Amino acid sequence: MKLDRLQPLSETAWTLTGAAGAAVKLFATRDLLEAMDEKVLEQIANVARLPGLVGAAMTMPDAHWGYGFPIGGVAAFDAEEGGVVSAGGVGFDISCGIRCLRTNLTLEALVPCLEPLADELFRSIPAGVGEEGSLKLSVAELDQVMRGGARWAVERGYGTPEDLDYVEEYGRVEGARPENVSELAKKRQRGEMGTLGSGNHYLEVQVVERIYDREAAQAYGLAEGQIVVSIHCGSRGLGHQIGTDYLVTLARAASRLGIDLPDRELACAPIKSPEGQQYLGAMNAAINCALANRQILTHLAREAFRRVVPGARLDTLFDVSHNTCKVERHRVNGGERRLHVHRKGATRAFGPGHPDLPPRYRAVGQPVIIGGSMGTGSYVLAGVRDNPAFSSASHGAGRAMSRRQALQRWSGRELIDELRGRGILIRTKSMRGAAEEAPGAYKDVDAVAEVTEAAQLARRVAFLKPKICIKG
DNA sequence: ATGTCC
Repeated sequence: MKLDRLQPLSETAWTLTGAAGAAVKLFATRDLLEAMDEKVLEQIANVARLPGLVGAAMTMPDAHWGYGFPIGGVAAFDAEEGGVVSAGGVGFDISCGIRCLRTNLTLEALVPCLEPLADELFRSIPAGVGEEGSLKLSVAELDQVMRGGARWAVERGYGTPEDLDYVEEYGRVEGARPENVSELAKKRQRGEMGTLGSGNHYLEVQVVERIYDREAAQAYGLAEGQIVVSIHCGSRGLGHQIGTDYLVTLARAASRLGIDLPDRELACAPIKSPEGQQYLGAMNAAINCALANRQILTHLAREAFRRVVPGARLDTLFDVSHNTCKVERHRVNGGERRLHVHRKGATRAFGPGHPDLPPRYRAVGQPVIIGGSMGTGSYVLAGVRDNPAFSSASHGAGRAMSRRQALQRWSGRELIDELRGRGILIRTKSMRGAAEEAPGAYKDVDAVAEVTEAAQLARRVAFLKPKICIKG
């Protein structure tokens, strides 16, 4: 984007010039901004015009163009001031996120098993568009999933109660209303619990390559040379259908209530309106679905690991969502307010001492995971005090190029062969998907993590390098 | 992201 309409607040924070400029804030360096699509600025400036916005509409360093809201966007609204909720502010893949598991294995010990482990994980983890798993749920059971989240999955024997201590909201959000979810959405999801999906979703086996913060690494149970597993996926067909359904509902509500939408993709309704409440109930149901999905996948990954490496332990480090709208209390201008915080492609990043964190992590802050592009590497960070973005941070490398452009430029087969040469095993059913996910189509994850830290959104704890990637 | 256009 061109920087002529932007005013630097620091090397890593920018605002728009002009009267309404302060309602927009972009966290990025000059280099990241220059490489970012002009659309990101246009979109976040539109978000800043929505009713009831509190503070600024913000973008994280990994931001890119999305549906209505940019991906990497954060916006908080106050229900008492006519604040709105928007499906485009959450995204289609509701509660997409990353479950990170630490293991009792070292890379040194695992090296001889990498090929069979890659094959076993690929056999055990259903992946790809429309791929179904071994679970076939009735609509009544799916309602239980939507109410119970990861707790439902644990009760059904997928994983352990200890897992739940390290999942956002302890595995289940309040306010899920399965009755607000269409029959079509439920039907689409019946066979998709315990599946990875496609696109940028993955299951990676990674090695801790570098520790930045010893104290936090110790609290998180991470050490150099250790193997960890990261599972990136969301609410599959259910969340997507809810997004599709409620774009229509919310657009009608906006029209009925005379909300002036700068972009029709920003379809929204007041939080206090019937439509706003209906969407939030459905969205919370999808959040629980995603939490349950990652819990089942955790169980499948454990079983696959143990078939190849008897005695392997995979303990949940943390499970973070990065497509949500959540009710949180934040201090604004000296007073505490109850806000609806939209994070679309942005991670919640509570700092040290936050009461909602599990005791083990309370002193160092919430684990924040920046998932890298295929084959490049990921970061574990920790939340910091006085985060300037309603306790939010980056969620990934962020695309730098469209899927279409990536397809024209790369061949999936060649990419996979090249990565193999660098010691990274990719398993996928879709060569097209692999090309779309070419590392070169993403921003530099190292730069994103570095700028996330420089902007005081979170601090780096560990760098994870991939060894096996099961790609959706 | 997505039964990748009901």
